[in-house]
Amino acid sequence: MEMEPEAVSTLGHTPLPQEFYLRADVLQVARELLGKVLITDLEGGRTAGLITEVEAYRAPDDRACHAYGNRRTRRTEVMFQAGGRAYIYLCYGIHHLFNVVTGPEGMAHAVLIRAVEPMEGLGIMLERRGMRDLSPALTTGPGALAQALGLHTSQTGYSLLGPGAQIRVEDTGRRPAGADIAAGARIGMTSAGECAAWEWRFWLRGSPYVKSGGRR
DNA sequence: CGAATGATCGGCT
DNA sequence: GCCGATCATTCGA
Repeated sequence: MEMEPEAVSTLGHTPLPQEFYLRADVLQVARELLGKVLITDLEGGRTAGLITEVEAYRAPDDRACHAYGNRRTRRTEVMFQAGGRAYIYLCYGIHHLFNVVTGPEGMAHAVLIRAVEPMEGLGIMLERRGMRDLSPALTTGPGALAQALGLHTSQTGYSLLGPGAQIRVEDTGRRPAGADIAAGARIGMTSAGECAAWEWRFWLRGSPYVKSGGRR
């Protein structure tokens, strides 16, 4: 199959400013990331997707957060940096999970991007995923989306700021209405105690690009 | 140094 | 639904 030239788009010019990420309310930042566009200019070319599902993680009180209790290790150190960087780690030895670091320096907050709706670089995403046809599975689920966008643990710490950032998030100018945002418990909270019930997972209601059907 | 753990996915039943 | 893949990170000895 021959690749069509990418449609002319407004993408690639205006990443979200650092002020967006610096806010102390990670739940608000998480909700506002819905409907934004995650763009990567990495090996293989540009890929981009509309963010449809996220989860918030917040030290020190959130047991599910890697930096629970403000625990600093080499891995979690990036979460304590000022908002606007990538935190990417390996899960189950296989999946590279992409998070956006938020909050001011010293506050270890992050938003896990769980799913996007493909916007640019469809052919590249299919190739990276080893898939032939477009389906929600291409970019639904944190491991799947990271693979489709070429994200890798080696990019942890990358700045998302400035027009030259290889990984960045941009505004579409449109914001989903509050009624279009659903909330529920985060996925995979096996031993997070009370935190497991916190409804810190947010998604665009009705989007086919949401894991677990998007209940509620 | 060894061992357990996990914010998952895809294939199989 | 269940299960196996597969490895960086962390912690305890």
